[in-house]
Amino acid sequence: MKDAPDDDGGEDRGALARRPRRGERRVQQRQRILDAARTVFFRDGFMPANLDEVAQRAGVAKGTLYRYFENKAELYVAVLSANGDAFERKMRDALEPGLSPAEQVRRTSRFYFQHWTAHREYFRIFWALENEPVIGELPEPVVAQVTALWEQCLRLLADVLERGAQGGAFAPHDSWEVANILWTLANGLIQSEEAPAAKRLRRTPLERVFEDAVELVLRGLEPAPPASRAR
Amino acid sequence: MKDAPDDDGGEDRGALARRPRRGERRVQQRQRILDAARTVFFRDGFMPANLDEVAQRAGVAKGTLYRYFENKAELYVAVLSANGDAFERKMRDALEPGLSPAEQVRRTSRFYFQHWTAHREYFRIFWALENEPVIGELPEPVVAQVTALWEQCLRLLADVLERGAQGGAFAPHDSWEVANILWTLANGLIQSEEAPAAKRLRRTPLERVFEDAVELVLRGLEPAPPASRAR
Amino acid sequence: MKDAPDDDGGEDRGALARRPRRGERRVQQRQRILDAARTVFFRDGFMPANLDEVAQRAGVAKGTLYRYFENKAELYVAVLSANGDAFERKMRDALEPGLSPAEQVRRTSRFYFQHWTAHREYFRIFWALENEPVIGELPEPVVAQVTALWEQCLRLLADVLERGAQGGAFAPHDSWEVANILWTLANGLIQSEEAPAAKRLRRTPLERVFEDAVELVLRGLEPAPPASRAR
Amino acid sequence: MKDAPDDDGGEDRGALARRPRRGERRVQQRQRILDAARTVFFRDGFMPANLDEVAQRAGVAKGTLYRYFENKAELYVAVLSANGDAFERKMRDALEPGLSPAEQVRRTSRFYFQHWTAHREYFRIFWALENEPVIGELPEPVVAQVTALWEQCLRLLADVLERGAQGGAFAPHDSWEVANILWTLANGLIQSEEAPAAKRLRRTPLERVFEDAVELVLRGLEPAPPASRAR
DNA sequence: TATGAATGAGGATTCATTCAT
DNA sequence: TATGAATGAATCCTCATTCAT
Repeated sequence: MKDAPDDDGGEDRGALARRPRRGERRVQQRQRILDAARTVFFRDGFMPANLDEVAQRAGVAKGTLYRYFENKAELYVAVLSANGDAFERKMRDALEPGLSPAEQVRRTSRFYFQHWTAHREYFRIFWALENEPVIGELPEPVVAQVTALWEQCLRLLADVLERGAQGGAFAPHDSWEVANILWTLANGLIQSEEAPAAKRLRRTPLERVFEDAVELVLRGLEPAPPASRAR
Repeated sequence: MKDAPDDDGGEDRGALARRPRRGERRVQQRQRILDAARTVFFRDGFMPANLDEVAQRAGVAKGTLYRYFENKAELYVAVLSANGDAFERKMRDALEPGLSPAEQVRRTSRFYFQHWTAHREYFRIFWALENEPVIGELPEPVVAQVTALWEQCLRLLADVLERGAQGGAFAPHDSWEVANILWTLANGLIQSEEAPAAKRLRRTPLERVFEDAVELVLRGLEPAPPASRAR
Repeated sequence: MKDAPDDDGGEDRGALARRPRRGERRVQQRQRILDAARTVFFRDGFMPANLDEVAQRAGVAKGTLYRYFENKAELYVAVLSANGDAFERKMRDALEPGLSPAEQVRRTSRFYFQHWTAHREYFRIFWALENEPVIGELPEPVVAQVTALWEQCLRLLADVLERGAQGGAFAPHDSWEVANILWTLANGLIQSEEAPAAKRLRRTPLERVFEDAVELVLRGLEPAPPASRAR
Repeated sequence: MKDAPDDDGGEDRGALARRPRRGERRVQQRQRILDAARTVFFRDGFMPANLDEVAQRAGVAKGTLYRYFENKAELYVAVLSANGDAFERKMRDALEPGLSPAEQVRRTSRFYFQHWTAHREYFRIFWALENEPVIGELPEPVVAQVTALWEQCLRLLADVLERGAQGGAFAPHDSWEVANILWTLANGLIQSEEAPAAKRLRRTPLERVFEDAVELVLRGLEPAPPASRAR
């Protein structure tokens, strides 16, 4: 609309015009849809989710959804990937250079856990990726994007492990492989929090399990004590 | 209709070829349906699975399914149940009483891995449970069924760990929790083999990773050497 | 809005580059839309044609279409009209007054065939009309439009035939009827070129069939030789 | 409901049981659907036709349609091809061996016209074939079947022409080509009866035009009179 | 008991048209 | 005048479940 603000009356109205710009409006609407979709998708899951309800909750017509997202699957993915971008940066920040390798592993995993606590939904994208057969072919860019993110995180972790091994803090090991193991473990535990069957079987709070698991692995990585091991 | 003459009474019917008894036949048919259902459910998951195909594969009419199972969910439960029972039994057999606790853990996990290799589809059951966000809420009986199976397996593992701890083979630990960790790890690794993104990032063959992960945990469980730890 | 300053009044605005007048611009834009619409309508037919694509190809917003044409049907009519006018004119030009009637018929049909070769899509218009059973009832204005064009062409042909009959070049006949027959034949042959079933059965190149058909009809129109026919 | 009277009492009721057999019932229902579909398709055309209405008119549920026909296109084709099988046989019967070739051509075309009068709808299948882009890929068997029928008819006609040429009744000509021309002409004329634009332009009853067209072609096929032509 | 025909709610998606800016 | 976001009716098709035979 009138791309150039009316500023009718002529007086300057501070930083931002009252009336939202074209693009702004579009962004807001998109967000409204995403919010509604998140609610519905997270409550019902992908397949049972009803786009009618999404539209209704977003306060838009059904057809409007399709002006923002190609189809149901894309909307789902969009819901999942929202907010995803900041993740890797934060994870990197969690690593403080001065700390011992073991402590850095702890920090990383603690960050991971906390991030999950704050953004549970976000993590579902990992699940989504593993469910292509159910939700349909995901757009390649999405797969690529998540894979890349994943790889960066693994790399971060692997570097820490590698440095630990080089410095003698850890026993020698294949750091990429162990990073994978840690990663898998962390994701598995988190995922199990949302899986009803697994959750039902837990007797210790997840956070505690999470820490213990990391500790267990760290202990497994401790360098063999010269005497006792050499025996 | 009236296809099979009543042979109630059970007396021998002489020359006539061995016609299966009423009950027998019913059992066989039920099994045929279960087999067909397993194939389809394991391939497609709960919601996308199509009962038309199940009936066709079983060689019965669709209506017949409902003479054996109340509805789709119950059929699913029956599939899980039938297979779960066999699974738990085999897993139990994998544990040989005479072996060391560590070795028993190795055996168990090796069995798990091999069983997965041989029956990949079967394991999708576990994911089904973890995929509620994607496939929608599963009927309670289904969840209960799998939870029960899962619990039995965890119990098996926890017992081994517990005995190891009691016997001094392992450091003291919460055996149920560690069993959960191992279980999560194993499932996570297997699952990652089928997820395109995760698989892309692996550089070591899964079997190797699997063994290394178990070894890592076992090392983490080793009792603290008196000297170094006691310090 | 207000995008283009009013230059009503029409006076020359000096140095400023030759900006097209209001009306001019409007005419150009209308033409752009018509061109885009022709492409799409001729390729897809009336109902399957998508106005989104028309707008896109024309390089205007979808809403703009409605500033030039009331609705889809009227746009279709306009397309038919624009092209029909050009067609009838060219067909008229193909008739050279000096030639014999038979030769004029040949010319006409040759023109028709060549025009089809060059603008295959254009001819789909005729089929659109004959395809109401498939595409559904067309809006009356559309039918009227095409009927008018068709009538003009038939009239041209009928006049040639009539003059031929009057001049003794052809046997007496109902020239309007024969014009219809020729027209039907020509359209049928052309149409059959695009129909997979019919085309499969042809063994002679269409152009040849076309000429032979005309020749056949012309021979049928030859005046009875006084002797043999008079018997 | 209670459709079939109880035939309690058990006595033999002559040749046919009152209660329709399984297959019978299915055939009847299929027919009901076809009837309803014909009404709707012929009134609205393929694309605008609404399967909801078809189901309603047939007195069945929407889903039932899909038990008899894969999809809309197949139902349409089925409507068109119903009754088609007897056609070629009848056409063959129309040819009486004793008649002159010209007379046989007249007979054939007259039969064709009458058959069309009686079964207008049937002929639409020819149109349908030419509209694949609109109604979607037709099942190959249908295309093949119609092509085959078409070929047989052309062959019949071509044989008559060929014999006529051999016997001196017709001037030498490519009989397959002329058969195609006649066929195209006949179909074009018939089709034009259903096309509103073409129909509006007709001033002579179609039957008359049909006969005249045939006569015109026959005259065009007459052998050249030795004297007058040789000149 | 087995059948399979029938059901009908349910859901994703399209697209001509409107209208506020 | 042009835009393009929004609309929402329209429609094909799926499939778990029922039920008369």
